[in-house]
Amino acid sequence: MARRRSEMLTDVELEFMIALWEIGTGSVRDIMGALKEDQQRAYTSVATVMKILDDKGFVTSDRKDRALVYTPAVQKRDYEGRSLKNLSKTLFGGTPTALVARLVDNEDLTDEMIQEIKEIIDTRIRKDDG
Amino acid sequence: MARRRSEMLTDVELEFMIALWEIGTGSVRDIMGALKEDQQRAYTSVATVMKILDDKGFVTSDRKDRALVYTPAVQKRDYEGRSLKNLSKTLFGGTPTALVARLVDNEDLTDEMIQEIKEIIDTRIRKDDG
DNA sequence: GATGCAGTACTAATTTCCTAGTAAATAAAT
DNA sequence: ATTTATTTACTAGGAAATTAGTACTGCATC
Repeated sequence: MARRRSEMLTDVELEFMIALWEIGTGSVRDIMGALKEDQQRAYTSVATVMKILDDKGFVTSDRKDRALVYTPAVQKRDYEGRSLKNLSKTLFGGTPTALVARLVDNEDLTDEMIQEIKEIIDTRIRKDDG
Repeated sequence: MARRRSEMLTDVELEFMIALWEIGTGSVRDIMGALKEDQQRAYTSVATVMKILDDKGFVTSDRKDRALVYTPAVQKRDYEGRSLKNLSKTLFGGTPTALVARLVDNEDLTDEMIQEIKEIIDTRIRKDDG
C-alpha cells in the first residue's frame, strides 16, 4: 500500500527551507552557502531536494541566466503555524491550551521566559479588546 | 547513504502509541481496538509496528499466555515535551516564546482559549512565587 | 574547434516507512 | 485427533527519504 506525501516538511527539507527563508531567494549554490556548518551536503544532494520541494509546492523556481533561482512559496510564519496546528492536532487533542500547559510545564523554562510569554498573551488580549 | 532512526515517532507509530497510552497496557488486539475509525489496520501491520516501537525503546513487552502485552516505556507527557522541544529547536530558534507568539497569532483561536492560556501562565507564575 | 566550468537532469544505492501476506506455533473446539 | 482460531515471526514490496555520482548541456575562453 502507498503513502501519500505529507504536507509537512521532512528534516532535511526543513533545513533547506530555513536556509532559503533566510536569504529570501537563491540558487542551489546560494542555499548551500546558507546551510549551517553541520548540515553541509553535496551540490547534487541540495539540487535534488530543492527539486522535490518544487514538486511539493514549497518553493517556486525561475531561471536566471543558466541557474535556477528558488523562492519560497510558503512563508516561514505560515509553516510555523501549520506545524503548531499539526502538533496540536496529533498530540494535544486539537486544543492549543493543552499544548501551552505542557510547554510551561517544562522545568528548564526560566522565569524570564515565562514572564515574556505572559506579556505576549496580555498584549494579544489587549489587542482584542481595543 | 543512510538515515539514522529519529528519536521522534513517525505518524503511524504515534497513532499506535496514542492508542496504547489510552489503554495503558495491551496486546496487539487491544491496541487495534483502541485505534480510531479512520486509522484501522490489519492485525499484522499493527504487530509489525509495535515490534519496531519495541526495538526503538518506546514500549516494553511481556508475554502473557501466548500474547505479547505492550506497555509504554515513554510517558505521553514526556513525549509531548520532547515534541515541543524539537519543534522549538528546529523552527523557533530554540525559544519557546517565539513558539507561543506564533500560536496566539493564529486567528482561529477563540477568546476563551486565549483566556484559558492566560490562566495557565498566571497559575504557573503564582506557583513559582509561592 | 577543443577545453573547461557550471548547472541540471538522470540515475542509483541505501534506509526507513508502511502495509500486509504467509508460515509456524500454540491453544481451543468438535 | 483433526480442524479451527489466535498470535508471533518472517518475509516482501512499493513509496518516500537521503545522499550523491555521472552524463549532458550551454557558455566562455584559449
